[in-house]
Formats: sequence, structure tokens, C-alpha cells
Amino acid sequence: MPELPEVEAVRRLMRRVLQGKRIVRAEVAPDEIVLSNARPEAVEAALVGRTVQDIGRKGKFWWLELDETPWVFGHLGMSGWIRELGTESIRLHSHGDAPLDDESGRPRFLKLLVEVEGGGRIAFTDGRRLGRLWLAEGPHADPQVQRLGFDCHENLPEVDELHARLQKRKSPIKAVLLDQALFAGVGNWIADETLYHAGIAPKRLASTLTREEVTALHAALIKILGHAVGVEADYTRFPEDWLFHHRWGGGKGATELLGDSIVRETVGGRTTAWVPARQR
DNA sequence: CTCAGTGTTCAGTG
DNA sequence: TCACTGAACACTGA
Repeated sequence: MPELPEVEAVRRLMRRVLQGKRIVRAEVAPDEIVLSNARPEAVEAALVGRTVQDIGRKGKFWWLELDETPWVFGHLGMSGWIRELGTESIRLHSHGDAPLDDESGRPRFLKLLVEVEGGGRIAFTDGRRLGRLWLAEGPHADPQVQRLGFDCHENLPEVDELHARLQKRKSPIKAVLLDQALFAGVGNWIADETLYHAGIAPKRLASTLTREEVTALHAALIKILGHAVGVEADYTRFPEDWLFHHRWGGGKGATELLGDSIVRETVGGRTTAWVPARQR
């Protein structure tokens, strides 16, 4: 669920609540999966007493920039989310809504809680435990962040460079769009949405795209990411003509978009929704 | 009870 | 060494 716009929304939320403040309390769940190779006490120690200078993001990875290292890094995985406690959480599409609190008022699936001076609190929850929390000296010292390609929102290359890169790739454009070593931040729905707006069939080999098609792809990425980031990933504010609103269908039978049928099939190892009448 | 689905990593193949 | 594919991971909710 969380793709680039959702992670950017979370980053902005953390900036609003945490930036410039000193952390007075941190609680890290002893989850040996989410805390891949960090100890909960080490993460807590890295946070408490520190001042949050900024929140960094590249692709779907984010990190807290503190006044001392190590910094705390995170990834939301498929079901992770961050919300401010005591306020309404940002609405997420589909089944990704932030987990409700249990009877005691404590967030379900809590993995990290941070409280700053003045009382602001944020909670990182993750029901499916594919999210991660870890410590690193900085983005340049972290192998996972280092592996990423360009951030699609902040550093999308120009058409000519994109065209040159895609010409070297022999797999379907859908699979290439999902490659974080190239298009950092693109996930399943953004890849489908981009291809729909660009009029390109997901199974087309990336190397066969013409310069005109790469131009359309480039424009579609900018349009979709720009809008989704602008509304802080609130899908209720996505335009009605986006595939997004129709791709999951009504549960039964064929779904349509502007009179054309939507096909669902596996491409690049992921469920892909596309409109054959509009994508070649 | 079964299964889809979300992102990343890793094993296996070419 | 690289590109690519498909499975595995963990869990919820339909």
C-alpha cells in the first residue's frame, strides 16, 4: 500500500509533529522481525534525549535525522503506517487504514512510539510485519538506501536519459517500473496508473518503447505523483478518471472505466490492472 | 477454509 | 557480473 506519496505524507506528518523538538520518550516493540538486526533498547537509546532536525525520504524509505548519530531508519512494508496519536489518522485506501486502538486505547500492532516535548506523539504500526526499523549512520552509510535509483518525485531524469535507460531493459515495462534500483518510490498502483495514463500496455518490453511513449510515461509519472503528493495521498481527492478508483472493481464481474473494460492479470509478478482498449 | 494482496530480498536460471 | 523470474516472507480480511 504505502508507495511514494503515502511515505511522503507520513514524512510531512512527522515533520509537523517532531521537527525541532526533543524526544522525551520512545517505546520500541521487541519484534525480532520488524527490528531486523537492531535491539529495541538500542533504538530507544538512539531516540531519547535527541532533537529531531528533519525527516529524510528516498523512494519508500524514510529516516529521522537526529542531532546525533545513529539515525533511525524505517520502511513501511505493505501494511505499515504512521499516525499522530490523539488525532484522526490520514485516510488510506482499501484495507490499509491505520489499525484501530484496542480497548485500552493503545494502537494495535504498535512497533514504535515517539513522544516529544510538548506532548506530540507519533506511532508506527504494522500488522503484517513486513515493515522494518533499523539504525544507520546516515543514508549514505545505509546499503538499502544506497541501492535505490532516482527518487521519482524529486529527481526524475529527463526524457532522453529515461529513454536511454529503458532501452537497456529487456523485461516488461511494468516490472521495470517496480524496480526500486531504477524508479525508487513506484509501487503497484502507481505503475498501473502511470501506464494507463501514458497509454502503454504493461507487457510491452521496456526496450521497445519509442521516445514518444517515454515522453508520455515521463509526463504521466509527474502528473500522478504530483497530484498524489499534493493531496497527501488522500485517495478521496484523486481525480475520478484515475484507474485507481476502478481497479479493484465492485467485487463481481467485469469493471469498466469510461466504457472500456479493465483486465486484471499478473505482469512482472504482480497483479496488474489495465485497459486494453486504451493501452498499446 | 482458502486465498489475494502489499514491497523487498533471495535463490535459481540464463 | 548482470538481468531477470518466481518464491518466500507475515498477516489480515474477504
